Amino acid sequence: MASITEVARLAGVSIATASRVVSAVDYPVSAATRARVLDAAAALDYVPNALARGLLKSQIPVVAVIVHDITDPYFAEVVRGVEDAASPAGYLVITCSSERDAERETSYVRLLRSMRAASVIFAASGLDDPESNREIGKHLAAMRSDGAAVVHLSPHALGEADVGVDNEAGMASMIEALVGLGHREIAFLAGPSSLFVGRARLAGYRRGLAEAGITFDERLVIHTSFDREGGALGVDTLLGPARFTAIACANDPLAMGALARLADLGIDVPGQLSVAGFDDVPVAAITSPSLSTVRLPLREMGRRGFAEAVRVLGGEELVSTVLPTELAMRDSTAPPRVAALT
Amino acid sequence: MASITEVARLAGVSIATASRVVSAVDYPVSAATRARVLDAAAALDYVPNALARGLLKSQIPVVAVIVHDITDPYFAEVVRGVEDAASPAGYLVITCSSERDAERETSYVRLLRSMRAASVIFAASGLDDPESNREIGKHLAAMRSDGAAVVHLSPHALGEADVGVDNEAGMASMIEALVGLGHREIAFLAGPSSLFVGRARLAGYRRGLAEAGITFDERLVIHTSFDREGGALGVDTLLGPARFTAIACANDPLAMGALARLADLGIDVPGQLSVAGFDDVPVAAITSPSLSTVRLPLREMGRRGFAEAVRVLGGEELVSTVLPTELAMRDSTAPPRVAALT
DNA sequence: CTGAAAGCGCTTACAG
DNA sequence: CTGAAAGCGCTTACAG
Repeated sequence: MASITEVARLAGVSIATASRVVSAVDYPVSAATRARVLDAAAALDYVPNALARGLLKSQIPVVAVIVHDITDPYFAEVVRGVEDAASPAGYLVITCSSERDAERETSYVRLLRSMRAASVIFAASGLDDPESNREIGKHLAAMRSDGAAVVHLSPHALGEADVGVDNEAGMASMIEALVGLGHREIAFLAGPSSLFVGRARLAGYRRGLAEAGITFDERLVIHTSFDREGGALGVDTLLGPARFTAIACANDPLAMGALARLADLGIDVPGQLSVAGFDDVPVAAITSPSLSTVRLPLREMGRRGFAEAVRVLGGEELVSTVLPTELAMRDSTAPPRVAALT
Repeated sequence: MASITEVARLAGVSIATASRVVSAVDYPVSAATRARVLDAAAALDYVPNALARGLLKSQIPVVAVIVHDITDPYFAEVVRGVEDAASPAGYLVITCSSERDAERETSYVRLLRSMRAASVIFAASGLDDPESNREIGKHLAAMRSDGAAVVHLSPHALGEADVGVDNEAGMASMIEALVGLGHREIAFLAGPSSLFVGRARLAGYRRGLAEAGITFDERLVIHTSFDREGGALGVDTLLGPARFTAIACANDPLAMGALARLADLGIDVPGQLSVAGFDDVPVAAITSPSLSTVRLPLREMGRRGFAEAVRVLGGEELVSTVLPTELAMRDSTAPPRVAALT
């Protein structure tokens, strides 16, 4: 591949001049010289070496997004939002599926530091692992002091999300909606207790109950993994001892797993039981019955996350924002029509 | 951030020696010296600068995956497969959602070239745009001659997939299965005619019909976009004039869109009409009814794609492989129970 | 407006 | 086993 040296030689100018025209920096170059350089660059199919430039700047126009799993539609949406904003700015996006494994996450962050990524955006909730958090924190501090931008889209060990939603209020509003439908006995599939988002949503459930004057019953709260398997398992666990007319879930996969298990069991939703999710992942609209859930502006979070990164890269302060959630009531919820399930 | 110069100074050795121990290259260094360098590196929290190394090698351990849209589960699965293989090897993965737009794709490839990505894997089918294909081809040729690995997971302008599936045979087998169920009038939602995969699947449909001795009727073939909207539109287009008992679709989103539209119309699936998809995207198992489809080993394609890239990077020849497809017959297909729809 | 030169942080022949 | 030096491809003060 042709380097700037060859372009300069062909154009008959110094590499300084060649650099000034091809890098589109704001520096006076005569029109004639500029044209000659541009011609030479085109003739040689010159493409600048981003690595050389990055070495100088100690930064490469790449933004990484740390997700739990890119095949989880929640994260795919966020990544897409980041990409939509990053791409026009000339940034490439790296996706890192951490599988919520502290070691994987640490190794990704280290790699990103080594690559001098301009920004790392945490889409996934922070983990509660002090040792890896310390290690990751060390790398992030080094990157930050080197000019990189770190943005959190979820609550994490060190604080709240930089661009996020009010998980607690969102969940409280769903509980309020269920209560409005007539439900008083509402179970909660909480997901893992080790995740910050999970806790915020559980807090929202409790707040929703409290505001409706309903006593919290911990037997109605089930902790499982944050996926469809967890939802199915949650239903199985609840179904013996507990008594309830609705199940609120801490995220959509949980709700979809519950829906599937309930269908297997021949329990009609929403006839016998209402089910609600959280996130409004795209598939939530096409489950059967379609899922009542809380809509999160996932792409917008990605876009805003990148916008914040750009702001930080430009030397400005990061400004925290809380994006609104919205109730999306569909067909999986209805007034309780029969006595509460035993 | 500490550089190797500082590590060398603290350890009291030359940077050459320091480099030899931290870069884990196979070069004799005395145990005592090695230990001193390692201690110094740890004390300084040294992380090598991948940009400097990349500049020298003219290559950075990054693999890019060109997809249509990362929020499309098909591509998310493939990307995850690439990541699963790339991550242990120390490679980061960049995702590029081209939206099947020739210009976006071109600009991504150019950016990737400028970044000296070690490999670019095309997960999405090639576009039929001669001009952008020429431009992209130019960049890829330059990258290849620089040692980068280019791998295709789908048929494209210049040839077949390097790691792919037999789309034609896969679709033919689905048609055969529908015929086996008793269907003779089978419509086909073909997706866009500009995509190479789309064409291969259409060819499979024709082959399946031919092998069953059924005359091809072009009025039964509808071209739309490759998404749920296209599926709904396809149903609307078919429903007036055509007569058929089953709809085979060129991919799952098309089938899911058809399912949704049919449900709106009150047409029972599979009672009145059978619907089949293609890809076996994860959600296909949880639609209602669950979708009969052709399973593609999506993650495996990603993993194998990266493995091929590594082979090429090692100077070996790329060896093409065709992975098997598998029929996944679920609840959206059944024998035709009523007369063909008018 | 133009250019010579230093330097970003590494690796790798080459010499000892 | 160890080190001095060149060089990867750029950008940017600095001088003219």
